[in-house]
Amino acid sequence: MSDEQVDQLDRLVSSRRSVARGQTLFRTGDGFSSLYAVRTGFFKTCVMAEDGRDQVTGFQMAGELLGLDGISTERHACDAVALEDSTVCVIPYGDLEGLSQQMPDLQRVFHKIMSREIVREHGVMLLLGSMRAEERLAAFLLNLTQRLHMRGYSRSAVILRMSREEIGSYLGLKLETVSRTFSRFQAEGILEVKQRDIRIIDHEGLQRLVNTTPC
Amino acid sequence: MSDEQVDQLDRLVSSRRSVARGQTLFRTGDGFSSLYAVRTGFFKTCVMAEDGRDQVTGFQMAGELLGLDGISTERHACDAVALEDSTVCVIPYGDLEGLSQQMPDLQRVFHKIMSREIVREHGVMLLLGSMRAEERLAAFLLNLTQRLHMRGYSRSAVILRMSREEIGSYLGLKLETVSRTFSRFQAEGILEVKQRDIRIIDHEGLQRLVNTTPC
DNA sequence: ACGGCGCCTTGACTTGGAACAAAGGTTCCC
DNA sequence: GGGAACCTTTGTTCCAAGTCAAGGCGCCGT
Repeated sequence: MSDEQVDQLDRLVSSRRSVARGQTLFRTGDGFSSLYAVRTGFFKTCVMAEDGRDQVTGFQMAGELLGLDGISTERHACDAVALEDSTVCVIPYGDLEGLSQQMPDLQRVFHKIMSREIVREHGVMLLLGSMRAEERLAAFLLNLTQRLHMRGYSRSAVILRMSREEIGSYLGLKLETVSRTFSRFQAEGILEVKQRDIRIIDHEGLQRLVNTTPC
Repeated sequence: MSDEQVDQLDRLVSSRRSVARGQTLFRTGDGFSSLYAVRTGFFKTCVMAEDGRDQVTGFQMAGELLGLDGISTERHACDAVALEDSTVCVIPYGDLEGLSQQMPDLQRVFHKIMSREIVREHGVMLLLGSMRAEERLAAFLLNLTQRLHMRGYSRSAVILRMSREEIGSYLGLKLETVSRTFSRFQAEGILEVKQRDIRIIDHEGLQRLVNTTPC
């Protein structure tokens, strides 16, 4: 890669924006102009039905991309909300398009990221469509800790950034069910749960919950 | 657009392949080399958990694209199965990448298609995560008839290409629940159901089922 | 230190959809 | 044209998760 190209990539992501806890980075219906890469902090994305029910569609942490939903209609199709004070890199989409015309590798990387998001959502559909409450929560915890581990955090200790209700919405469960399932896992010696502070005692046991088919 | 460009696009999609009912176009784990545009027929895509449970992630009809899941890891991440004798255009992915380097409009269209798939999946997550059986089936029928209508078919008569079990898998329900819900809709005068032959009597009523929040 | 407000936990009860079962209908192949 | 395999409908029973309700914990600002 030439120096000039490195420069161009640098400029592509040079702009920053910070979003306070509870604030939205974008909302459904907002005009789309940029993608956002999470630098620090934690987000959720959610879609809303006409009647007001909403569904959390994902949680994003450092290094993950937000806004891909907006490309299709040039308006955002979900809300992105910061779950803690966060900062993002702003990636002007027009610039990205232009630059990936000149840089095949950039284009390829970008396509892979979009494809990975599609595959991730397949996984969520599998979870929502055919798993029981325990399996859903186990799969959620394993996914979360795996992603945190890749970023250098412990594989066994997590501090949840989201409420029981948000976890429930993501997993298609009510908050009481999430809470009860945490308690059951604790009683079974799989987890230690103190509010949002989770310690995984039996990683293997969680894995088994996801892989076996008790129903 | 120049004549030469039109030629290049023609060549991009010139190759065909036919897939008999029940056969797979690709399977999970197959090496990825092409996307496929459905020309005639009808497909389902499904993902499988380690334990064998599977989840239908979508139904694809003429004009829709298959294979986007494969870009991310260069292996397909789901199975694509023909629900009736079908033909597809083969779109070699390398060619598509190369051509979209030269044709910004092609690149833009392709990105929009991927983004639309992401948004579609958000909708399915909403359905699976927070709707009741009746609402899921109503939403499914409305979506299906709307897509068929765009292709010139009747808005009120559908012949389902998929079994009750496949509908159930897609909607996160058991086949018996799908069948019962069809029967209930018929009893309420919303549909006329004769096996896979569906006639929508009260389109408005279906809409109301999806939009209101009875729970 | 104290009171209030969100969030979380737990209990008792209800219910929608799953499981199981059995009897028609279709389709397709021999 | 007959029969087998598969799909669909319908009945009954049961259970996982939802609903409703009552406290408990912890954090915040005063």
